[in-house]
Amino acid sequence: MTLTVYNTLTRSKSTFQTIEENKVRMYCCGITVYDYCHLGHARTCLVWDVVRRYLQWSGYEVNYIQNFTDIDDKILNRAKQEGTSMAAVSEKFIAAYFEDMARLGVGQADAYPRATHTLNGIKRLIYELEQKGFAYPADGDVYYAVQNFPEYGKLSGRKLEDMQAGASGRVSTEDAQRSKKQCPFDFALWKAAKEGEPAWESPWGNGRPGWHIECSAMVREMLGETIDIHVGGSDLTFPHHENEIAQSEAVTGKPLANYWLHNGMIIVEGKKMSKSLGNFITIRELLDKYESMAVRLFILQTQYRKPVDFTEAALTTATSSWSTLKAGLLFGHQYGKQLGFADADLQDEILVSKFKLAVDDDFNFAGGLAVLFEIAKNLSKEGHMIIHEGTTKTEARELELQWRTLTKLAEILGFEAKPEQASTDSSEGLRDWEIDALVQQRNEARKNKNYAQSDRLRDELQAQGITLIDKPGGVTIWNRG
RNA sequence: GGCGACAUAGCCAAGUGGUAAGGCCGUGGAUUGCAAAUCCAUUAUCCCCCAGUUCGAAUCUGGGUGUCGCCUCCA
Repeated sequence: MTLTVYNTLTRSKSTFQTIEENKVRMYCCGITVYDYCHLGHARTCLVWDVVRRYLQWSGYEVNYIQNFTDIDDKILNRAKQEGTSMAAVSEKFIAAYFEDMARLGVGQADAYPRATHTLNGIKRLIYELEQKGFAYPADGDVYYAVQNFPEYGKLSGRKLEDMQAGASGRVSTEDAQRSKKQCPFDFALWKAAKEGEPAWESPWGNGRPGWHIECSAMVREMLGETIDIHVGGSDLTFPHHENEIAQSEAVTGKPLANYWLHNGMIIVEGKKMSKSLGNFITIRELLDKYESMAVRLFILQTQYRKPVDFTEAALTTATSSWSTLKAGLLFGHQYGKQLGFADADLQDEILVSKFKLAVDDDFNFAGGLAVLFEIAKNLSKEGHMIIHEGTTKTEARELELQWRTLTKLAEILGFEAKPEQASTDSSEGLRDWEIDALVQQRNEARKNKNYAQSDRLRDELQAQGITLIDKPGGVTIWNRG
């Protein structure tokens, strides 16, 4: 079975083939660092990180680059508001980004280029575009002439004529006259600096780069002229990625990326989660309320291209689902020792191929998760058998096989259950003999039909995380947590 | 107005020609003093609507309805 991916450029699925054998050059459009990241950013970062992990597990060596756009009007505005510099705002939110991603369990990219570190590459690109007749200066600004790039619109599937027709009413003739642009869809490659704004020297005067050019420059610098996969949120398809293509391909004459992949948006009450609508929840707020792994499950449960509705109920549900998965993942930590688990390389090939079959189809993580749940449910059941009956139904070797497979597959998707949660260590709270004594007291009370007393004892123990299980024959066993 | 996507049980969701994965709830039974936990069983004759292609369609084609995204900053 081979990996198939949906390419925005061709609007179809095709077999994934790399430029260099077994090597993947992958670029993810990161964030503009002017505020804390919200759940929408989380989805993008998380999904593409998992895609990267999956590619690695599939045997590819992945060079994964994600940028920070740290020159931008919004950062500048924020700096003005807060009375600091653009650099200070960027640093603050880059640091926050790394904190949030660490909490989410998103792995680090291989490099995080920044616009401010890529000025030479940016200026070189603009210069080459100018030389080739794709860019023109106007009053200290430099614009890209979209009409000179015949393929403009190929990624987002639109034509300049259609856009002009459709945009009537949006692009007023008055604005067009005031603009320095030759065509309303031309976009800035370089913007002349205004008084008091950060600026860099250039052949066109002091100024700063426009929004799209930094990605073209960074991809070229870090990964080369043509890369394998370029990813980002679907809202970046137009104009950002379209413009990147125009900038890069006009200069190199080669495809910028062979595969363009876009993830769907997070929706809140029917509308896209976004800064401008103010309907966002930041990652840090979210993680104060829900487990990181539950958030991960919430996101990976849906195919990456589809929109996902954010509701509190959905996160609560995801938390319950995670408990099930967690129970399976903890199985080996809890019972592996007594069952004599030892062979770390054990793996159930049938389950692995089932997982691979699902996920190889355009990263169908939801399909893959079904395999994980199948295993987790069974292990969880076996765990209950150990607690209730003191024995398992399935032989230890088979359980180890299942558990190791589950752990491995979960790891690809970034799911991990911390063994501490399985701790039976009683360094705090009641000691075993104390519990036994209380359980005995309760059973005395039950024998005397003093149920108020017995229920009180049961509640007290429950409050300490100790669950009592009354078995037939008047035997009571207990377990922690 | 232009471009694109989606529509599957109570909710979430996979499934692209061969007769509906998985998750979360719910329900019935066992067990219990009652619970909890656990165990067993169970939950879409049907995939937005209509027409067509086919031996056969949730899956393909045409039409309709609805929802969303992009066209302005946006992950």
